[in-house]
Amino acid sequence: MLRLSKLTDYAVVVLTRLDDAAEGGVLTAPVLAGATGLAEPTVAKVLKILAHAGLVEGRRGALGGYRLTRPLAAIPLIEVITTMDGPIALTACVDNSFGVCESESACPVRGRWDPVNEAIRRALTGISIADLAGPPAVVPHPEPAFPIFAAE
Amino acid sequence: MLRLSKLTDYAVVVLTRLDDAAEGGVLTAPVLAGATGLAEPTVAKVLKILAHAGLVEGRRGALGGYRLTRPLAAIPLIEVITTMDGPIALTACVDNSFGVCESESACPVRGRWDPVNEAIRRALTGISIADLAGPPAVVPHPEPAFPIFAAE
DNA sequence: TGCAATTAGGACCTTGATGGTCCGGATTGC
DNA sequence: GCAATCCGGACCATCAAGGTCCTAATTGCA
Repeated sequence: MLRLSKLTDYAVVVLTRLDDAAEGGVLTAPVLAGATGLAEPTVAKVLKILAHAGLVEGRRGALGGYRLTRPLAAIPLIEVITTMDGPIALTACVDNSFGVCESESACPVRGRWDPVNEAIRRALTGISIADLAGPPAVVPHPEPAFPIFAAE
Repeated sequence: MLRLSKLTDYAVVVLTRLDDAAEGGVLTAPVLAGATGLAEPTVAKVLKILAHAGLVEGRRGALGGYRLTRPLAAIPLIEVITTMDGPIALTACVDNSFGVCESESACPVRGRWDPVNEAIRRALTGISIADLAGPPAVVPHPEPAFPIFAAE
């Protein structure tokens, strides 16, 4: 379904909530869990991954917690996706990982997926988390959704 | 990993091979399996799905087989993806499927993924299967690949 | 100095979708 | 009538994602 993992979804939500913290303040995993409605262990897991990637900063001990290392506008969506989901690679036989595909010699699209991956990367690079959190404005039920692709 | 299913990959390979058939000719599933190096049942499965979507046409009986209903250049990649993988929807909480997300009221990105999905759809719409099968020529690392989505 | 709060880093299990195979039925040409 | 094919499912195994839990390590406070 060309879907990305739930963890990525959670990460975006958590990041936007983390933005609510006061200047220099931190938010704990339990607090974020309460604010997002997600289970605490899950939130903790997401935060750990994000911290490992340097997107958030954790501070241990009493009065500890997490905070953003950058403003949301400076975090491209693609960075969160690659952090949570791994690199963008639609198929297994890309990025020069040859030698694993048995049909290699007979495959007419060998290496041809790269432009596709690149197109998607490009599309995602221009979107920041701030864009997703965006103005909490309208968009409750946008008309006929998106008539882009009348998927049959 | 933002990956699409192997079936989709197979579908692209099969479609390109199907293009080898002579004018008006057909290719059987076993022949295609041999040509692609894939298992016959798997190829048959892919062909059935493609036929159901109208991308290929099956003819039963002796001397039967499959053939393309359109030239490869007229088949956008996104159509194959949606056929094999289902609609492009990065997260579960899109396309007006409200009511299923427990965190709905607390979710700050509600409905905000739509632009992302659209960006990807747009990037994929400009690529045809013929582009993937493409001139078996060079293109180890094509320049700016596809300027479809000048990501802002 | 001890205790409570909190992150850090894994291990572990469950579940669901994906990938793949197989079978019976329908259709067509010889 | 027979053989070759597609058609439409059902079926099972595998594997990664999701989610939970446990044990350190760190920090502030009484």
